[in-house]
Amino acid sequence: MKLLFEIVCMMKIYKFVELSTLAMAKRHVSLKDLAAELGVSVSTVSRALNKHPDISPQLTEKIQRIASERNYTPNPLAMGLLKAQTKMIGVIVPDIVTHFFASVISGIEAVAKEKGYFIVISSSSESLEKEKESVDNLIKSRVEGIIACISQETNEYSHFQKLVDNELPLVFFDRVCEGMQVPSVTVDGHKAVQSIIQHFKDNGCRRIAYISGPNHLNISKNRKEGYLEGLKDCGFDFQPELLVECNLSAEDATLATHQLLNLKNKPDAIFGINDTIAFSAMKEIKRYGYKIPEDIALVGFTDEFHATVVEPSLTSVTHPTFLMGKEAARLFFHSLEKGPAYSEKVILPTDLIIRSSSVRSGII
Amino acid sequence: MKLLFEIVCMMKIYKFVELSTLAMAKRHVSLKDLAAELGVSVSTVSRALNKHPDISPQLTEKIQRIASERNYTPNPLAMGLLKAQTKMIGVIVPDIVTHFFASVISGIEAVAKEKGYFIVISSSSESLEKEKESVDNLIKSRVEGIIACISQETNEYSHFQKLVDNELPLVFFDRVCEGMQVPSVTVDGHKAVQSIIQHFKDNGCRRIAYISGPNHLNISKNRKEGYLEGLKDCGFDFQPELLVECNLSAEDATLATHQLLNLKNKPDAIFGINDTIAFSAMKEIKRYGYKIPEDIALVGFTDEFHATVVEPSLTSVTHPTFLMGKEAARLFFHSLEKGPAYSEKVILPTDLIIRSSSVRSGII
DNA sequence: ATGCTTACCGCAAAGCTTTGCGGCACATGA
DNA sequence: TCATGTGCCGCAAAGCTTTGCGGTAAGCAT
Repeated sequence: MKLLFEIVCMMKIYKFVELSTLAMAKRHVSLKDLAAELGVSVSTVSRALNKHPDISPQLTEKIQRIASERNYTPNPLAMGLLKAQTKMIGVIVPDIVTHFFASVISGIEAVAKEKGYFIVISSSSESLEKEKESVDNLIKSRVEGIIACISQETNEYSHFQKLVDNELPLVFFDRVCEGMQVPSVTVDGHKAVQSIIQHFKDNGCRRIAYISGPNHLNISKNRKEGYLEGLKDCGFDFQPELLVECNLSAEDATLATHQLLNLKNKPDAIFGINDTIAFSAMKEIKRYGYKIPEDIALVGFTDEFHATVVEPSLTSVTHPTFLMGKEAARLFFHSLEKGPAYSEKVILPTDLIIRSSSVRSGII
Repeated sequence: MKLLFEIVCMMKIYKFVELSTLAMAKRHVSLKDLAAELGVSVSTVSRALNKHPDISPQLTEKIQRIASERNYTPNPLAMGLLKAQTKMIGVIVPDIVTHFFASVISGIEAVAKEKGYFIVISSSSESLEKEKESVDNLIKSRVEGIIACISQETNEYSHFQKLVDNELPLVFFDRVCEGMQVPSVTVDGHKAVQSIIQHFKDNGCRRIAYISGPNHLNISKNRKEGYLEGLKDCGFDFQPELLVECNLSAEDATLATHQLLNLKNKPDAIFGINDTIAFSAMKEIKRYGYKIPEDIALVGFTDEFHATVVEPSLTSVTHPTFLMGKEAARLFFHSLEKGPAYSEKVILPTDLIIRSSSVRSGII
């Protein structure tokens, strides 16, 4: 009996030491810690915190008070293991420093946060190889699904197909894998470009050039169709030399512009597939000593913040980036609920914001 | 005996059903799945995959082959629970769409990926309240520590102190909580601004204005000191009306510029605490009809990509953003290893990139 | 033929949470 | 007084991985 008493005493001392040192070093309190402190079982604490009717109101109140004092929060790892969900969404973007992608990410994050999810961002650096790595890493991290904008190199979709085969939700935005039956949110580039061509015509332009992106990308194809149809609508013939392709980098855009400006019969209007391209074109046109828009009118796409800062301010198509992110997230959660069959396609409207770079006074 | 045989048969059937349907619906294979398939125990599979010498080479080879065929990857939740580490770093930034922050995040991510960590980004939207929420959410998510740039509203540090008290690594970049003993990486704003003042003087400017940020921020104080000392170095008197404070928003910067341009004795040079401010100032100066740099020279800070696109191109101080992110991550991992006492301060050099907005031909 | 070494492998616990089921104790009715 | 009922609470398992320790078999030596 005496021995037992001593053992109990030692245990108390041990417990004390544990609380004063180990507990300090320990970052988070667990149900077990609370249970030990309160002298009840772990399950009772769990039930009390979840307001289970089996636990008496007084005890429930007491447990909740202590839990809040000790800043208890459930361990998401344990919950994840139990519920088989991590509350993580993987997001793959070509890069993160471009305003467009950063803004879409903001939109995704806003919706995700609302739902108690958080996002893990992975950048593909416009490389197919890195994109595949990203998918693998995200799967390893046990994200519940992926929202992606494919890299400009991506021309085969096996890595994304793997997701679909595993029944993991997958949503594309802006650049999509055509032919895959998954939800996506894009803009109506076709119509947008048609209106650009019309706008050029209204301003007296006749030789309208288009600096496009890689041909396999849906956005390139989409906008190219708009370009061709826009020309037809306006009664212009398509001139092959006025359609140049570039790889979406500033350097390549400079080269493409260079090529256009060196034509025997140079264009009097240039449309860039995005604002980054248009900015590069603007620099190059200036370097050649041509006036914008008098000699060459210029229009971009995406309406980055700085479109208003450049001189002349850049006419551009607004891309509802934040909304695009929110929509992508919405589709993601739908997909999570409704399962693999779900594949809604959302097409967002755009708007042509007319600024100085394309308006020729005295025309019309 | 016959009964026992039947039971075994049923178990086999059950097992078959489990493999064919449940296993299909299941996203990831576990050690248990592999063990069942191979007819060995879970621990043997685990040891084989970790190349433990206790397992025979033949069996090890076989297990590794099957594991790779089945695309087995360890469940990070289980590992996290076991090792008490989540491999997640929380990153808090005022916003994500600004090129500066996006670029720093890229730097952090590069180092984190190398170490097998991934980052969880949380935006404070320049709000103290949201910043506190972010800290709480990240702690709840069991990040192993936080890398942060404080919001412009942040003037008390209790939420960050909580991290330090819990011995969670904390690293600041750019905007820091002064007085806290934690690692940080900043730039030498003091010296940078001094060189700006000198540059203005060299170009014949005499009334140099400074649009500063909120006074409690270290970057504001730091650059203000450089401003005052730079003036002294150049033999200029400090004119209080030439120092205006703004809240780092484009709108407020416009107001601040407006205020400066309405002075009886207007400035002939303006320095903005960052490029966003400088861009706003540029627009406003143009709106007033003044020429840059002839009437008013202009210099920014951070050297965003678009500094070269605006007209005139903007003189600015390069901020080594990507490097800053990498350094912040490096400090983070040091802190993780060395414990709470570690508090290295890194100060990165800057460079004044001179462009058209501040160079007056014919001077000197 | 028996005892001992060696080479392999499995049990179980820990990390944390939820929840079905079983169980204890007290109270009430017969 | 005994039996039934009710209100509370704890045990244990599941989710997945690692690892110390114990155990079994084969092989070799005596």
